[in-house]
Amino acid sequence: MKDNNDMPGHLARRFQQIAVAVFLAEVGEAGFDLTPVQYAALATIKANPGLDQVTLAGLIAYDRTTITGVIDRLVQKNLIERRASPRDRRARELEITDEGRRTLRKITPAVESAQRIMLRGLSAKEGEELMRLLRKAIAAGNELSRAPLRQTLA
Amino acid sequence: MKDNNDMPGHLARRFQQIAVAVFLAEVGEAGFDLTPVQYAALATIKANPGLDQVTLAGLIAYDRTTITGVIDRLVQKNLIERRASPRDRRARELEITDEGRRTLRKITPAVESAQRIMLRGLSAKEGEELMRLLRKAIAAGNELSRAPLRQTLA
DNA sequence: TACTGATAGTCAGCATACTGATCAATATTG
DNA sequence: CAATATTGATCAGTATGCTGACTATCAGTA
Repeated sequence: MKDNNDMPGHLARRFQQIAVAVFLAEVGEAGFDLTPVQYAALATIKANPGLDQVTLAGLIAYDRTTITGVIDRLVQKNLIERRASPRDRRARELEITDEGRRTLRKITPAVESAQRIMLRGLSAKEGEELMRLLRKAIAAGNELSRAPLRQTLA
Repeated sequence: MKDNNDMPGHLARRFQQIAVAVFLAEVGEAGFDLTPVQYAALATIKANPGLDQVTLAGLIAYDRTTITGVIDRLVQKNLIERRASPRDRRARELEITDEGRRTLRKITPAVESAQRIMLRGLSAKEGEELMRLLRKAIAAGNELSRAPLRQTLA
């Protein structure tokens, strides 16, 4: 019988599971309470001030229904602001707050440390190769999930 | 700034996201309603008749609290049976049913097809290399998640 | 301009995953 | 053997992630 270890899907799930655990551990140790998902959203909002939720979702490949809750929690933590767009009354503009900026700055070392730890079994060259192969597989499968990556910025 | 595409954690999440979508699509097209998680549990129960939930969790690296719900749903679908262990009244023995066996047999082509599709951007050699690197990274990080792999069979 | 279609956001519902707690039962040890 | 520690399972609570439905709004067109 085919072993779990021969199933890319199973390996994907396991690697992601470890990645999340490492992220939460490092960030938690640094004194912050941010999930990987919240971090990616926060960093993307900072890099694209005033973007709306659909655009944000496309930039990080989240489902638009998932974004709602993530944004809720970031607002609750006072890291971002959500306000109605003057140009489109359906849309909400997202803006990072000063506290969000501060948090992002202070959390960065922990985030980078986490990325290193989750690759700690690999040499630098292997780590690079793993990321290259993941990027390539992801690019080919982008349209297969409900939440594909969309590089378009309005 | 560091791009998302340079973060192994983000790539892990994205690849897993696509892997799940592909699995559900293939299995659904084949006329079945099984998640990747349920499939792995079912296949492992078939391969290890009478195992208890903690052992099952260890074999597929699930959290023990997650297993409870997964088992519930497999029982509900009549694919497995859960009964008290005669040797340890705390434990539940898990056994695949005839319908579970039938389902597993008929679903296998779709599952294998899904594994191919999620690697479709890679050559055969690259696919092998990706799996090797994932296995290696996972092995080094096994103890970092709350639900590590445990090969022990009682 | 009225109609049609598309889009932004939200919601209910379901299925992983985790934290931390609890209960029952088993193991260990003084 | 009695006290203690450990273990198997479950539960409540929280956070992704998805499906499918819905509202409000906008855009394009007849």
